[in-house]
Amino acid sequence: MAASSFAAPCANAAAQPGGFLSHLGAADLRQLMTLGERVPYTSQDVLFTQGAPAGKCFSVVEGVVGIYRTECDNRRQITSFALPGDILEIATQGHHEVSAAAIGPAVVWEIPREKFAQFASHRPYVLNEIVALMATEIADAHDKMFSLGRRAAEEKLIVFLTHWRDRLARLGRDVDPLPVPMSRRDIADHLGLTVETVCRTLAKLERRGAIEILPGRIRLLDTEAVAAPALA
Amino acid sequence: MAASSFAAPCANAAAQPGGFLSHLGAADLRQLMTLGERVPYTSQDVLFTQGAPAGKCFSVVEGVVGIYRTECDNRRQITSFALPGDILEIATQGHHEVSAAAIGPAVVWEIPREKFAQFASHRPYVLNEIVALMATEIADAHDKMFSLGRRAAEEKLIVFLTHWRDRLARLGRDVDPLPVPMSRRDIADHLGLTVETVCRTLAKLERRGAIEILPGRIRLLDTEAVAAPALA
DNA sequence: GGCACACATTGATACACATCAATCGCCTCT
DNA sequence: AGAGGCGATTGATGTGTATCAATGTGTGCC
Repeated sequence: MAASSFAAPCANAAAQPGGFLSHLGAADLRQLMTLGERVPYTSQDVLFTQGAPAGKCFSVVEGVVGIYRTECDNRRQITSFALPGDILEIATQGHHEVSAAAIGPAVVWEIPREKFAQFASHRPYVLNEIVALMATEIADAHDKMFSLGRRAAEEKLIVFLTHWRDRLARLGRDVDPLPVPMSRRDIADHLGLTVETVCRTLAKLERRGAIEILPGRIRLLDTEAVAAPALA
Repeated sequence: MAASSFAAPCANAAAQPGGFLSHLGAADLRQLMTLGERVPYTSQDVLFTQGAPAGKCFSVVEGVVGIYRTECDNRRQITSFALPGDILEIATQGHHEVSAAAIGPAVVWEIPREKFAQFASHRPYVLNEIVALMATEIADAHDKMFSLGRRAAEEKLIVFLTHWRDRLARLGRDVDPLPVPMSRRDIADHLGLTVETVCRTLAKLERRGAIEILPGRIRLLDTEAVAAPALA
């Protein structure tokens, strides 16, 4: 599976539990680590399901985790792909509103909600960090809503690929042949398209010299030029 | 304009600045009110623009405020319609990621960011309230992404109308002929459709007896039955 | 009142994307 | 090596929604 090489261990700061909380001191981090446990998942494993009681929060350590919402008739919308350093369900009260599943092998740090709440309760800066995280999550959601509602298939894909590249680059990954560990179905369910349209559109972009399709990877060649007219 | 009756003053708790912070004491509320000012807007007025520095946060007191993201080529995605009690840009750092404009006449409580931050800094329960607010905002965003990516026009409209009704009902409004103060263009830009499709789909629903279209209002007749097969 | 003007509606047509249906490639298992 | 299976790809066709265009409908302004 393409994800195996993608999910290879890498020594970046985000690959720690709470790596997101860049302002935490060493003592805080040590204590945080005692609160939860490191859980490995294999491809397609479900971390939690929408509707289930939200007892823990999750921090991706390694691999990719897809966050999605389903309807009982098989329709699925992947709202985001979580990468190392991303936190899931940190403020969810009651029940999960979404599900999460591993895209390829993944490692996740899981902390019982009440323990984390207790940890955070006498550390105001943690709450601030959480608020900042949620703010970027909301901003991302706005981007995605724009994409879903107002972009055509080709533009959706170009924007998706360049954003994905930028996120991986920020984690220090090699993005020249851009790793694309998620399936075409996952991409389709993320962009509000069908598998076939994703394939066809990628093929069209390749014919045009904008990208090069490799197994489990895509090389972005000319996206700036191609994207420029399509984007604003 | 239809919004005039819609935006008529009503004496519910949410129509206070910080009405959202239901756990605030009277003393806190009094102080909060000294920090900001009450600003009236007329239809189409812009509260803030994406890209501009985010100096204040906003609390809708009266009327409806549309939150949207634009591309320079006139494409627009309205990400939400804010109602009294809703807070805007409460955690935005740096620059606004979205714009906001009044849908019909509106009144907004505006608080300079640093003053609010100071107010909240020694009141941990305020931060908790903010986190909870943002969590529901994120959950809403997930719903909208599903709608945008995976629902057809008719289902989008039914879900939109019923959600809108539920929100107004929660504010104690009369929803039997459901007030719809936003234009067809606004609805289209919210659902990722065109004005024409919105009109046609509403007309189809009316012909089928699911709704009744009135000026500035829509009566929901049979949506449960109509929606039931379309929804889950 | 009557003229603008914007918004809403309806129609004719085009097109992007979905759907249905093979085929192909790759990996796993026996 | 062969069989099975799943994901990816490509083709043929259908359809939902966009686009283009015209007409209705109300609303504010002079």
